[in-house]
Amino acid sequence: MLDQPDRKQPEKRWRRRSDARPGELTAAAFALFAEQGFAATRLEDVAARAGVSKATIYRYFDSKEALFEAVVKEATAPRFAEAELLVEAFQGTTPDLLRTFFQVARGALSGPLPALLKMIVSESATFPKLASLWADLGVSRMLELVRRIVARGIARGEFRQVDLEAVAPVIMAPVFLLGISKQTFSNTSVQFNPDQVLAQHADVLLRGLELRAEEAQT
Amino acid sequence: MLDQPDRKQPEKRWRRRSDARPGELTAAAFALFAEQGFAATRLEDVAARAGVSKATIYRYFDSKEALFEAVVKEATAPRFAEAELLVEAFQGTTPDLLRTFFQVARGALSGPLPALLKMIVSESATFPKLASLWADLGVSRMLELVRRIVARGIARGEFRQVDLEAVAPVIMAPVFLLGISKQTFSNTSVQFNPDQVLAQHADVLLRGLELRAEEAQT
Amino acid sequence: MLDQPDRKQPEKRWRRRSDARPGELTAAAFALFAEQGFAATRLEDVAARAGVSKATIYRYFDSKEALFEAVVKEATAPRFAEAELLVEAFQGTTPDLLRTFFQVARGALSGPLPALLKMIVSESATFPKLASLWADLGVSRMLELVRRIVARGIARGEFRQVDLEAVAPVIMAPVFLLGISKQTFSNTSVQFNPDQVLAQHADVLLRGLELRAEEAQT
Amino acid sequence: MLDQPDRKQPEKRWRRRSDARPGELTAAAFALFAEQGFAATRLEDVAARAGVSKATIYRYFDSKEALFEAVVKEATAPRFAEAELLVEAFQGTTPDLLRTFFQVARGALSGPLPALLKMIVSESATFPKLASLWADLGVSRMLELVRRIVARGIARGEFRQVDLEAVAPVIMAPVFLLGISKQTFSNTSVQFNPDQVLAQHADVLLRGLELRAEEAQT
DNA sequence: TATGAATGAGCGTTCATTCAT
DNA sequence: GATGAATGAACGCTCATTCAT
Repeated sequence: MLDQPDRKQPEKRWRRRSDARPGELTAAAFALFAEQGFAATRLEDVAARAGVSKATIYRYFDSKEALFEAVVKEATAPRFAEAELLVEAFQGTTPDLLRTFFQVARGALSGPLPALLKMIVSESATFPKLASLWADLGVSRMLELVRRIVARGIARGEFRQVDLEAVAPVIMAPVFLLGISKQTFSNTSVQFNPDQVLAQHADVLLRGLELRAEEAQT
Repeated sequence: MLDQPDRKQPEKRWRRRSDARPGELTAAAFALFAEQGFAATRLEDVAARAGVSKATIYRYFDSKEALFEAVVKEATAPRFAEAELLVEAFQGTTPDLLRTFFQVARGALSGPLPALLKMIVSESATFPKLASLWADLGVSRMLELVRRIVARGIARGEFRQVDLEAVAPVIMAPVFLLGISKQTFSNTSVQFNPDQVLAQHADVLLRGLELRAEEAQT
Repeated sequence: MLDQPDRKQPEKRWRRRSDARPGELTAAAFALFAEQGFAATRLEDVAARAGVSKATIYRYFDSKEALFEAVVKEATAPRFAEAELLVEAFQGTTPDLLRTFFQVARGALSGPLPALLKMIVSESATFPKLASLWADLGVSRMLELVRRIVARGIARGEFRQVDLEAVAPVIMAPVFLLGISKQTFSNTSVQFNPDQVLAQHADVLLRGLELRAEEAQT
Repeated sequence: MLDQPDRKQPEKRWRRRSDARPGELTAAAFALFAEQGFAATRLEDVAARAGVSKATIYRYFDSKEALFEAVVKEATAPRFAEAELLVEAFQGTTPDLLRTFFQVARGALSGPLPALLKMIVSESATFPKLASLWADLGVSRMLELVRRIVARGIARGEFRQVDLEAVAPVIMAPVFLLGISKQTFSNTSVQFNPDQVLAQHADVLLRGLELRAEEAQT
């Protein structure tokens, strides 16, 4: 019991590596896909970056496309669950919830999601399947979440009646814009300050949704 | 003057064709780049669509990249002037101006601009120069226009004070979202109704910007 | 008119080559396929042997398989027409016709047909299409020809009644055996003398088919 | 004898498996080689069919080629002795012997021999050694057997004088043709009925070899 | 002994680009 | 000016073979 914890178990390096390999590969692939795009990324470079040979990729993924799908799924899945939990568990007013939601979104903008988003957009022509997948798993899910927030506000008499279907994309749009812009227009004259933009968005939006005292009806 | 009459006709036909060629080529290329992306588009198909041989492309463009640049530049140039004219000439209230602006934007969403936008986004990694160009010629110009509209509203006491720099992308974001989505998520479950979304956006936005009577000062 | 005939027209070298290319390619491919088999033959070697680059093959053939099919068709087609003409035009007795037929077959055994035959047999598993094609274009056609010869002999009272369907492969079998053996067992202890084998075959066969005087019926 | 009882059982089970492995492997390999050809057969599939891992093959065979050789040798060895026994022990007339011989051959056509034959033919270019081996072990042996049968008929005054060397392949040819055709032209329009073909062959052949009464001399 | 993991070498195919005409 | 022909350089993918366990 004494010396065990210190043992590095070098003999397990192999098996452990095997378990980790898919993750290492998707990580390497993610980085390169995000940087150069799907078509411009050579499998050989992905392999090199992961420290394996080209053929090894094919032990874990059937094709370049399959690797791409894995990258997307892996990066997408865990992000949305958090957001959904947040909304369901939130206790305060809906305006506060919306502000918190934007803070979460702002945090996500610093992570890998913008790169992912841009990859989906960029490769949608080449991989309609992927666009479909993401439409279902990403976009729809997020829009539904936003709709639920607005509905909550209406139900609590904080927001006025609005078209839920139409207002959801309006609410998400600046986040989308910031994400795409970050990937597309870095190193150009177009530079958005995410904090300011989202703050301004929240400000205008909440005022636009607000149910004013004189409009309230029992 | 002596030998001219004999060859005038055929030469004219030739030169006219020759002048039109680059345009035919960029038009064909635009369609295919927009549809399939840059990497997935084969020069052979561009040539076929333009009714010329592959080698002919090289008479007019040094490389596939040069062709792409020409496509973007050509398609970008003439679109924004109209919008600027509209704003400067508009006579009514600023809310009405903004609504008109969105109508114009909505019209543009049916044209080639979304395809162009998506091309820029998709290929920005491969062609940083173009992203830069478009940031200057497209995005900045449009944002500046929006800023001018809002400033007009503030100046006329129709809008409250807001951060012009931050509010401009908020105003444009839904248009951007609709444009990109149109290109990316057609044939998926995510389908936005541009009219409804923009109407809702205008509604919330104008209410959010409105200077309420009780807030007015001076 | 005077100096024209002497002109070598070197400027046509290109276009002429272009016309000849497919033939040069199938010739090179034939040689290598026959020598090493289909799978073992590298397109690069075919190209090298034809003096062109690998990519040039794809101007004329869609794939390695298509090249193979072309090789087979090209080598097959003209051989059978001759044999059919011979049979239809022959004037002498049917035994003489059969002997002549074997002489023609013997000649074919010195040509490219045995290599072709072996290719078909060897690659039939990989290219069922090809086996089908050859069954229809080669084997069936040849068997039908043989049947016609025997029917002629029966009609003229030279041969006795036999099962045409069954006797045709019996008649062709030694030719087939010699062809395959030539390709398969050269450099081994099994060496057939085609002349002697076919002579013996004709001898036994004609005696076996002969309608003897005492059996003849009006 | 002393320590044996204690480990007999487990070791036997092991050794038996171990002893059986090569046979299981060659059996699996035979099936796949026969079905798809040598080059098209993946060692991975052979391993899967034998229920072992790919690497295990290399415990027993140095290479894919070595496996192929083992397959051929193993399948070749035990087949021919029976036929030889039959001929030596036969008591009846030589025509009856020949008919019996064809019956045996017809039976062999339903077994694995045609597949083996085709493998040899197909891969003779890649494995000249094997073609040589088979020429000695298979073809020569069989031809010699046929020669002995014919010689027996001549000696007994049942057959006329013929060139033994040349008549042997003639006699075997339809068997060869049927074997190869079965492997090559299944699923095509060319379908031979082995029973009818061999019956017809025997009929024509025996009549062709028969020593007629009026020709008999001393 | 047996195997999962890893890879080097290679092949068919594609395509932007060049060139002779 | 225009083009059919040709190609070099890649790239995705495969598979027999090896190795650490």
